[in-house]
This record gives sequence, C-alpha cells and structure tokens, in this order.
Amino acid sequence: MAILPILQFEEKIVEIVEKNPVVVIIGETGSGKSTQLSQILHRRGYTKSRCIAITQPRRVAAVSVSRRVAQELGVRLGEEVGYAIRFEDRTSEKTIIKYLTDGVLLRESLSDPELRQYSVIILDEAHERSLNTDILLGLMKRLIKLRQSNLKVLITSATLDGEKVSRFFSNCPILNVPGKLYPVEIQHIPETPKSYVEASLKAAIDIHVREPEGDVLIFMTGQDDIEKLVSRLEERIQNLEEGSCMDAVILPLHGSLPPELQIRVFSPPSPNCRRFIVATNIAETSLTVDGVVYVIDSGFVKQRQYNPSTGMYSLDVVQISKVQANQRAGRAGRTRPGKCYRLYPSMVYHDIFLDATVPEIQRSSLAGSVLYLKSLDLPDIDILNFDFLDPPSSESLEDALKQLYIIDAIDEDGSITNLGRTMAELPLEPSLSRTLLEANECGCLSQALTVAAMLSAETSLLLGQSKSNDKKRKQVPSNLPNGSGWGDHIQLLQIYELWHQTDYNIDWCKENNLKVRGMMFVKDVRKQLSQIMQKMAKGSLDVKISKRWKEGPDYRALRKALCSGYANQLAERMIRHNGFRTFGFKSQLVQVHPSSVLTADEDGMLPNYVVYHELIVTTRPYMRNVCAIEMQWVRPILAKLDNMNVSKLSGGTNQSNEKIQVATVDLPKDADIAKPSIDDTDSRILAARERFLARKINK
DNA sequence: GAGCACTGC
Repeated sequence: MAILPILQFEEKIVEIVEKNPVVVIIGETGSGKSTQLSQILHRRGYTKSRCIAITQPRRVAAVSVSRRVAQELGVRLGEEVGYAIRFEDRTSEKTIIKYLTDGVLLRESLSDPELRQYSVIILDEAHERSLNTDILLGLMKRLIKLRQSNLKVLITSATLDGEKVSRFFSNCPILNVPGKLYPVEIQHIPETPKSYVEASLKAAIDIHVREPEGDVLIFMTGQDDIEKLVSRLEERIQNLEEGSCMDAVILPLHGSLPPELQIRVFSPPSPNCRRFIVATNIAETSLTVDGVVYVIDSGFVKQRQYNPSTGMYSLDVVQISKVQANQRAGRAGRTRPGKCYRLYPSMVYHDIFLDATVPEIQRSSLAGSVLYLKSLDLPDIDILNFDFLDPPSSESLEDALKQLYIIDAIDEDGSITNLGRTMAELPLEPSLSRTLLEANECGCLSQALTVAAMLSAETSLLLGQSKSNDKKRKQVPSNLPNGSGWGDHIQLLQIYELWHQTDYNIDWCKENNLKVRGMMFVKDVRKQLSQIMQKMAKGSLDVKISKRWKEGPDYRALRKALCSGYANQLAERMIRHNGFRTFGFKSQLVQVHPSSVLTADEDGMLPNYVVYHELIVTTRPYMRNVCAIEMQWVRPILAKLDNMNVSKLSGGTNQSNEKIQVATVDLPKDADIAKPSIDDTDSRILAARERFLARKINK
C-alpha cells in the first residue's frame, strides 16, 4: 500500500502541535488526514490520560472513518477506537480515539462545557462550515484559553479558507499537507450560457464523441434539471451513429432518489461503456463515485436561505464558491488525470465567485443555536458579541432573541429561563421543544412527541414524485388520514398512529407511499425524545400511544400546546378571504401552502387563526404545515408581543430602563366570540398590532 | 393550487 502523504509530515505535525494550542491543517483530498492525524497523535502519547475527538459533519463519515482506523490499529471497533452519532454510541471505557458528528460533540459540551475527557479535538472538514462546526469553532477559541496547558485543537480546512481560520485563532500556524489527487485540466467556456442544461448536454456529447474512456460526472442544481438532462442525453446518444462511439449509461443521482437507485452508481460499469452521472451537489462531498475522469460543472447550486427581516426561508439557485468549484473539479482526478469543464468564463470564477460558500450560520434561523449558547452559561459571553468566525448579522441574532422570548425560553432581560434550559436539552427546534413541555402540562405529551418526531423527518416521508412520473402514474386516491380538517400537524399525528396500529409494518408504509427509512427515523426520534423527557422529569411520563381513540375529535389539548410552542409563528386570516397575515414584528402577507390538508368551512373560509411550522417563499410566500388554533389562545401572546423590548433582550448595553408603555391589548372576551362581529374583532386585533408595528424599537 | 439542494442533534 502506498504511503499516505500525511505520514511524511509526522515529525513536523507533532512538533507544531507541541508548540501551539491550535493548528490549521490544509489537507487536500487523499492526504489521509481524517484517518492519520488521530493515529499520529495517539502514537505520540496524546491518549495517555485523555482521548482524542475527531468531528465529522456527516454520520456515515464518522462510522466509516472510525472503522478504518480500528482496522489499521488492529482493534475492535467500539473499544480503543469508536464512534458516536445520534442513536448510536459505539464507544466504551477503553475508547481513546473517538469519531463523532459535530452535533454530538455540541451535545456533549452541554453536560461538560470544558470537554475534559479530551486531550485533542480535531474539527475535520471545517471548511464545509456547517452550523455546528461554526459554533464549535467559537467554543474552541474560548476553551483553549481555559485549558491552554492540556488541550490541543486541530482544524482542517481548504486552501482558500485556511488564512482566515488562522487569523481567527490569533494567527496560529497553518500546515499544508498535499493530497493524492491527479492533475485535473480545467477548461472554462468563453460566454455564460443561456441554459446550463443545454450547455451541459453539449459538453457531455463532446466528451462522449471525442474523449477516451472514463465516466462523466455532471453537477446540476436539482431533480428537475437532472431529469431534463437525463432524457435529453438519452435521446441524443441514441441518435448517434451506431458504432461511432462506445456504449453509454445515464444515471441520475440526487437525494430524493430511492436508495436502491442511488446505489447504482457504485456498481462497476461494464467494459466499453461510459457512464454519465447527472447529480446534485450530493456528489460533491457526501457520495464519491469511482471511475470519474470528466466533470461538467454548471457553476450553480440550490441553497436554502433564511431572511431574518421577514422570517422566511427560500430555496434559491445561487452561484457556487471557488472552494466548491475546486471540490467539484477534484472529483475528476481521483483515479487518474482528469478534465473539468466549467460552464462559465474564467473571469466569472475569478471575479464573481466568492472564495468560500456563505456559511450556514449566516443562512439559518438562529433560535436554536442562541438558546443552546445561552444554556451553556458561559460567564463571559454575551450572545450578540459571541466570537464567531463569520458573525451572523445582528438582525439575525435579534430575530432569534425575539423568537425565544415569545416562547418563554428567555425572560425580558434576555436571560435564559428554567423552561429555556429544559428546552435546550431536547434535540429539536425551540418551537417544538416548547410544544413538548406545554403538552406535558396539558396531558397530550404522547401526541406531541409524535408530531415533533414526524416534523423532524417531514421532508423525507412522502415518496419522491417527479413531474415525469406524475404524468405516467394514475393519481391513486390516498387512504391516509387528512388531519380531520385541523391541519398538517394533526395529519402527521394520525399517520403515525395508524402506522403504530399496524405494529410498524413496512409494507403498510409502501402501500401508502411513505418512505420506510423516513418512518423508521421518526420512530427513533420519538423514542429518543421520550427518553429525554422521562429523564428530565425524573419519573415516568405518559408517552405511550393510546390505541383507543380516546380524545375528542378536536385535538384541543394538542393544538393548544402547539399554539404555545409556535407563539412566534402565528397568523390571522384576513377579513373575507383566505389570505393570512403573520403576527410579530414583521407582519407578512402569506397563504396556506396548497399541499396543506387544512380545510375550509362550508362558506369556503379557512380558520381565523393558525400556527405554521415555516414560511417558505417559492412562487409566493407560503406557510408550510399549519394547524388551526382558537382565538382566545392568541390573546396572551399578543400581549407579550406588545411588551417586548429588544434592547433589553439583547443584553441591553445601552439600557435606558425605560419600558415603553402601551395600552394593554384589548381583545374581546370569550363571550364575544360566540356571536362575533368578526370585522370588529379583526379590526381590534389589527389595531393592536398596528400600534405595535408602528413603534420603532431600535438598539 | 405547488414542487424540495444537502446535512444534523
């Protein structure tokens, strides 16, 4: 076996780690950093009294890399070398080298903020800049000050990003470890194409006709474009003259493809046959396809972004970064010298592409992360000034604080509440954690556990349907329950309860077009959540799914619990039509997503009030996953919204101590609701909200 | 009356 490049650097690495608390390692693909760094430090005595942690952004990586290291050291996995991922801890007292996902390490620091069991923490693949890695980077900066004498931190990064990480850690040394990639010839096209599907098609055919054997990997943005390109490519290749070139197979590859179709790319190709793999960025890092010699890079990727000023998510096609472009190109040089065809001018690469992808922390809602940091109780840390490698905007942090305040996770001074502490223990978004705690009070914990678990997996539940399939497939009427008109949360609950009644039958999932793996995941999450809840309650709670349909048909308790959890995600229907306005600082006009099962009354009107799981902008702003709630539950929440003072929430550096006085929100009593003058009611709530919106609350 | 890239606790 050829010696991995990193081993030639062993002395250098050890020397530099000895002298410095933090080191940045630029390890190119194939350098062996993920498997070797831990072993080198182990050989040099870093595991004598404590162990080495290596984080990975993905579960499969943690498992497969630890397996290899165990093998190389000749030990049984789970003993000296182990891994810890959600639902699976394969470590023991003997473990001295531990691979874990970055999320698991964050959870560990909840119970031990100084992470005393580790002598070395290696943040691997830090250039991917997952939300969790970024938080860990901030925590590490603090930890090395606290544990200067007995903690070493190693961060692996990409070429273009290393300097920045080094600056973040007071100019710590950077060590370059070359990889084992073959050279990749890069070609740019002179003009930005009108359609990258067409441009990819042309590039692919050119390769097929002119270039020697070797598979082609094409990076597209999503399922739609992939299917379009696959069918165009099939058509073109069939029309090529018989015998003019070798055979070809065309394989789509994206996340919503069923696993049995995904693995087709791993079976070796038949001889004299070229494979075209048309993929999303799943092939950039998550899946490695062997045999690729040519890469066609569209230069685009789909990215989910959160806008803190509107509270809305959108899924946008954006330009990739230089780091990403290089990563894609590198996929052509794994087995021999390759070529990468970039469907954009080199000027665009140099002058327009960002060096690195905008980190997730600047593209997500931070409510969960802020709550997590608050719960760590770091004495010297003010969340708004937390030392992030790339700080999120203050708008985004304030948005998180407001959300946390409305659901009682922090008080008006921005300090974490007891409720908030409990919420941080749960591996859920704050809204769902809050729902669980409220549900426990209302006696519907079992149902809420199910809803929370179902929502954690929601996008991977329904079997992927593509447009082309839809046309072919007859619309089979679904036998699944419909939420009894109350909305999507209730439907998710009903689906799971039906599955439970079949004793978690796999065929039942298939018959109902539900992804088996998704449903099994829900089962695991539900179990984990109920265990955590029981542990926190220090006793047994009612988490069993009742076989009897004991509750009335209105799911009142559960909907009330959801209303508390989603107090920051409330919307009110507008008068005489089915548009909604959201409550809160940033009132938005939105609609119920057409996929929702929420039903209208006999006059065609939707419920007056709903909570929503998320706002997503596609062709329009939509509320996804909504649940009908009652107006009287809304009143206290509005009062709370009205009393919010953002400058106090954010730690109040310029505390004027002057609480803005507002008249109490004057909502009708329950009695008024029975005989409504709806317009009047609406206008009063509207007025209260307008007053609220009109106030300018600045820092 | 729409459409969904990829992860993870």
